[in-house]
Amino acid sequence: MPNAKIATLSASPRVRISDVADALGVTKGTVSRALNDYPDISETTRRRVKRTAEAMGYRPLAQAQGIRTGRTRTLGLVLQTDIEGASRPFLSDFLAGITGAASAEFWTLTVATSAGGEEMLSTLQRLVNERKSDGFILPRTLADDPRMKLLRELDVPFVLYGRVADPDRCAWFDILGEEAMRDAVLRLAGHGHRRIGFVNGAAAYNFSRLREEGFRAGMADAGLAVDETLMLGEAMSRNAGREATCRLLRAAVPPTAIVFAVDLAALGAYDAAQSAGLAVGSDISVISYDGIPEGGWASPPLTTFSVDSRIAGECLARLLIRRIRGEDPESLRETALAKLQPGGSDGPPGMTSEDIAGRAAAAGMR
Amino acid sequence: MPNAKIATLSASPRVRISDVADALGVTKGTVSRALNDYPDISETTRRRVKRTAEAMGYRPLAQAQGIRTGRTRTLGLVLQTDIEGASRPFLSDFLAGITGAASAEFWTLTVATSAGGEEMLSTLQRLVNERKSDGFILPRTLADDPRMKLLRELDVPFVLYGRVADPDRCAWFDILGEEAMRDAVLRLAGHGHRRIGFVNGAAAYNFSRLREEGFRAGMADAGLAVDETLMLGEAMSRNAGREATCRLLRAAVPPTAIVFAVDLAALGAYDAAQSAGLAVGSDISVISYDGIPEGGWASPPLTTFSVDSRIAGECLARLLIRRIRGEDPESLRETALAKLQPGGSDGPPGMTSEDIAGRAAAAGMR
DNA sequence: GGGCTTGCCGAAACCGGTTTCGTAGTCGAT
DNA sequence: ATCGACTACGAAACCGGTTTCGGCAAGCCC
Repeated sequence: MPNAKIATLSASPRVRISDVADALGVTKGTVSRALNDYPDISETTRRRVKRTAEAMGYRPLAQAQGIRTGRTRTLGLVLQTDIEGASRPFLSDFLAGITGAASAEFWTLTVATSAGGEEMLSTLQRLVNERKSDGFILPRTLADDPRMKLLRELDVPFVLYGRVADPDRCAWFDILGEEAMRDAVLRLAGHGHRRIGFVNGAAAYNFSRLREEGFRAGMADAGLAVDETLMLGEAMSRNAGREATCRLLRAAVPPTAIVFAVDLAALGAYDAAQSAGLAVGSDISVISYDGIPEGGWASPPLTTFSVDSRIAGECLARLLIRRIRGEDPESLRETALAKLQPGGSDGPPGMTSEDIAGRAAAAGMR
Repeated sequence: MPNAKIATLSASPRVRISDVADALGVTKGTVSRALNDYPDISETTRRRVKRTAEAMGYRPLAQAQGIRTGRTRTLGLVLQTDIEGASRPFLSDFLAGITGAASAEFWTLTVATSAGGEEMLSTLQRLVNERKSDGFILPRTLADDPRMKLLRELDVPFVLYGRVADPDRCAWFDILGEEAMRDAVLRLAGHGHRRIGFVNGAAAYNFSRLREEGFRAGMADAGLAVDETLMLGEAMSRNAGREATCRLLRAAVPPTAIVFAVDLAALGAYDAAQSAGLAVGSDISVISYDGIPEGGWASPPLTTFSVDSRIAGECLARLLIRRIRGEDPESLRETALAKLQPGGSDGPPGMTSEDIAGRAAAAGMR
């Protein structure tokens, strides 16, 4: 290609498909079919076209393609804003992961926000109707997720962050929280704890079911019996975690260690322990899950299983792109493990259940 | 309009401009010109067209418009991911503000991320070249911002979150951090403090200059002299804040109160105070700026001037849309005040500078 | 009443791509 | 040599909008 223009970073003249066609002496239809691997283009022509397109720095205008194809190489993400919770600290990493993987394949991300419920669904509906994205990443999967139902009906591709009860036609990425919960129990049992409580997240989230399963599996593996009175849930915030901890401390025979499904709730345990005059890590042990930065700043630092949100974002973006390109959703399922991040909040039991009950009573908790 | 279709939320058949034209018995050119307020359409026709378009639920396809006009009603936001810092906790609110205001006018937001420096600029360049957004919101304005320079050259609209040294052709929204810093000093002076230190953020950010000005103005208003040895900076993290506080405590005559430009740094003061055996709020006073949630969880809760990031996002989105529509940038400048959020970290001086110096020395800080 | 504006809209080109359709050219088989 | 099948590409329609151009009819002036 003798007179191929050099691709510059300068402002103005985009290279159009007709420029490439003119440079090669073919029609733009041929260039288009060659670049999109149509079978009725000869191998030599295809190579010639791809080489000069590359050399000229040609990038098809996504919106122009979209008007005919309906797709604009755009991923969609609708964030829910009416929940207090763990998504916040990870959001920046999560977005970095998504956009990093997306832009590597020349895709982009459009973000919208909404409160939950109906507004969430109408937001999705609007984005679909206006062709603002070719598919969606659905974070915080619910056990029975209405977003999923809607997108299935509309026949719009999506990928879940989290597994789901009804896996039909679903692609997903998820961290195996149940494995982390199991390991947490085994770690505590290894320290010598025999009476271990569990504080779960909200039952509406599918991960809560899985984490409870993992906790129970760990107890079974350690040969410990589960006391159902030490199984609490719905703790998604620091306050809820504090209250749940207080309830456990008020039990007839309190636990010497507590496993939390959510870091934010585990931080509430620090408050409750302080009120009861108990030292986290020595008097009572705590292990949790998420890996929020605040956990590292607590004293002692929270022992937790941390999630790499950036990698989660990357995986989700890649899976969704493949899904949109037509791959079978059932083949698009990946999982990863949370990574133990040891802090000082767990250790061998320093007090017996009776001692702990006494402290709690003395602090007026009973 | 007798047979105007009802707008449904159902999946499929989008209403196109030709549908509207057919329903009215006019050409699509006429519909387009009417909706876009061309002067050569009669008032009656314009109204008729707008009414039926509305009734039929017609929404022009942004990407189809874009291929001719170059604009797709899309705002751009490039987040910088290589900085540790205060943008994180606010990100969710910030995005909610932007997308809320944007979607009210049927605009959307595309988000990208990049590390700083050259990558940031090439990311912007790529988004512009591929027409992925009509203009940009630039958060965390630097005193001399290369993003601004680039977009000016490319003649792409943008709006700054934060004011800037060279305001030529710039639109912005900003919180008046200098006013907050002034008020912080006056509040401390009102408590009776006379020796007040200042720990600023990184000098690269324009807000740091302004906040220092505000601090100095407050000192002047309170009739207090500024001791240059008590003026520190570059504290953007908890660790940096701790170190800066230690330096202040090691001073020959330490301050009895410290004003921080950044909450994250102020939290480091809690660590330093603890090491020195000083109680924040009684032995030494701290006031800061940002309003991050961690400040409220600290004990005592941090007294801070909090920023409403959601409203900031809304304002920025609205300003940018008006900017893209062609309004004069110099008329698109808005500011707001941070709101005092009293905690327990400030109060009347409980110790003299000499006492504080003694404690610090006893703790081996010197 | 004829020429000249002016207001208003239809017709058609256009934006940058994709996709359908038709047909020259090549080839092997008859 | 004729025919049919197949390959590979040009020509043109198409997607859903915007914008230019031109002309008809009404209104104005002389």
